[in-house]
Amino acid sequence: MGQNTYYITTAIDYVNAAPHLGHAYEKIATDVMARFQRLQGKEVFFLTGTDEHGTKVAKTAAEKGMDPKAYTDSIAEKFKEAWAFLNLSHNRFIRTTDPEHYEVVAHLWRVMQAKGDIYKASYTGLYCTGCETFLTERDLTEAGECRIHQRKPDEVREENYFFRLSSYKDKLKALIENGTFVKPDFRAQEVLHMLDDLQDISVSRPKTSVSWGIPVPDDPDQNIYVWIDALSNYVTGVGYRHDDALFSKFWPADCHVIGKDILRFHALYWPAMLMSAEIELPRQIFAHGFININESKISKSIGNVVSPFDLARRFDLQNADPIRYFLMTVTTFGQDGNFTEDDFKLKINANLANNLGNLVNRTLNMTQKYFDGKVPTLDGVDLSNLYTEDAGYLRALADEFNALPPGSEAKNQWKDGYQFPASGMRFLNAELRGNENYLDSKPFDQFVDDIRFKFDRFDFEFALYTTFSQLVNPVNLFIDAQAPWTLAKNNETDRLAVVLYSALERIRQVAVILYPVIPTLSRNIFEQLGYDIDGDVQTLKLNGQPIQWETIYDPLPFTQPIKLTGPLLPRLEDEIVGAAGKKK
RNA sequence: CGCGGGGUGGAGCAGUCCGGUAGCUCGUUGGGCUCAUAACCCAAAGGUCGCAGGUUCAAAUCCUGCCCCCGCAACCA
Repeated sequence: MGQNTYYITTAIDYVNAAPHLGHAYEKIATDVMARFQRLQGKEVFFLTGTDEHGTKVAKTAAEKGMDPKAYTDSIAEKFKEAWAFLNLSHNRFIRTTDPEHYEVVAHLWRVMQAKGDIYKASYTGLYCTGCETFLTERDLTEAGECRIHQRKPDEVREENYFFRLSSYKDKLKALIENGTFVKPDFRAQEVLHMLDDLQDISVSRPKTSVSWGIPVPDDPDQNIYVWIDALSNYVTGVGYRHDDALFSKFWPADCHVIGKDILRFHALYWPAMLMSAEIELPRQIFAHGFININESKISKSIGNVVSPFDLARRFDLQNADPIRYFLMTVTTFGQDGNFTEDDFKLKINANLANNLGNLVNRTLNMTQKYFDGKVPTLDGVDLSNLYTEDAGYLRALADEFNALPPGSEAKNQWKDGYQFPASGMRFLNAELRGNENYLDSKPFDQFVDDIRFKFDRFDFEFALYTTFSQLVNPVNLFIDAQAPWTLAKNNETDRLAVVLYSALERIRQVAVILYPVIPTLSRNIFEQLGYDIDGDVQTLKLNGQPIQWETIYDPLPFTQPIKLTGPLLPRLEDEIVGAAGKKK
């Protein structure tokens, strides 16, 4: 509805382990969307953070002889470092141990309690002292023993507070059935099934069992259990009760990006809590799939945990863009994906190093060599007298140029570079496909709109696939077909200028489209194209102007001096195994 | 009959909602080019789209039944 703000969140990560590729996947996808929305001119608030309470954290801290807070400080720092390496553009990193979060959680608790949605009841369950948790029937063997510790759990009776989730069943059902709240669609179906046997949920634990947490207001014996504590981060993070201006600007969230494992909590518990507290609901929950590694779940016991830093070290990466690109193309977002080192290397080399990187490099080299390091100018190039012998792209350009009324605005714009490569797109693609009826081919701006549409729906794989197959790869064909090196030898300067300008301009357009996914490489392309670069992690400025989606149509200035700085991305190399079996 | 995801050339995937010449990347084989990161370009080989029925002029795509793999059940997003 023309809204000009966009609020997106990741799940907050539990700080019991260092960040790995699975954590990174969700954060990168969210960052890509945040950057994409900024390109659309929206003011974006991007929240990520850590979930820091609970028994496991307290236990791990104790084992290390640390205070829980000191321990979580150290782990939170690791997450921040990892996210900095991945070049995440979040606006805030929230921690559930932030003081204001305590206040927010206590407040929400009181509101829900006053509403009659929180009540105290006793709970009888099977408690395993080995696991330090209650078990369900699924956790038991046929003999009624804990699967892990092979002993019978104790029957324990505990006082707990419960949240009246069941009373929101009808409202939740209506919410899910609207078809936009939970994505992808098949996840909404799952949630509808979950609704069938909706029980009230336990929302507190005695301090004797969970000591590290936010206290239940007015009950010194109980701590608030994970759901209310963790989920509330999404409102604390945008200033609920602490920065009204910020909160009213960005809430409700446009999208909570989460893993499929916590769908239940986000699609049911969270909206019910908000209904109870009479806070507006987020617009969408997007549940992504998991990244397997070598076809197996990421798992400590299998030992296939890979961190972004491991990958960077293994392949000597200068920045995280290869990781970002790989993860965004590894599978349709929403489905599970698989990571292997071989796939990673192949994909990065093929798409980023060869198709794109080498294209940038070869084109800039020719610009350096044939045009003295400046973007060729088309000013003074008379297209109407050129290329009459051509049947394809260049001839089509000339024809279109000739068809424009002399002195018309369109003709002048063309001469300034404006619209030139855009209109040439369909001819180029038609020619490369051997389709003589080139006018039937899709115009450039339609490809661009398609790609925008896909990004907007988290269909990153399709957007990137289309970008490479329709916009990047054809330029390599074009260059081969036009053979600029031959034009240079024959002193066909005008034609050479058109060919190289077309290629450079297409590279520039692609750098805009790919910016959300590979911001560092994109920035490098702009630098090499000679733009003055400025800005921070959330803003990239080209010659003083913040980059926007419409920058696609803002042509490369004639005669701008380029800055050739070498390959965009070196190929990832195989480990070379010598005769002695040693890695070289 | 628990719920869900998936089964498409050697590998990984798209296409399935709204039926209409089976597509992409990698790999293999042969050739070309030389501006470039052993890159780029061209060509060829390679698929009964899990199986069996059905609907239709036409099915990877719709319907029915079946088979196989994987998640949801310790650690784990």
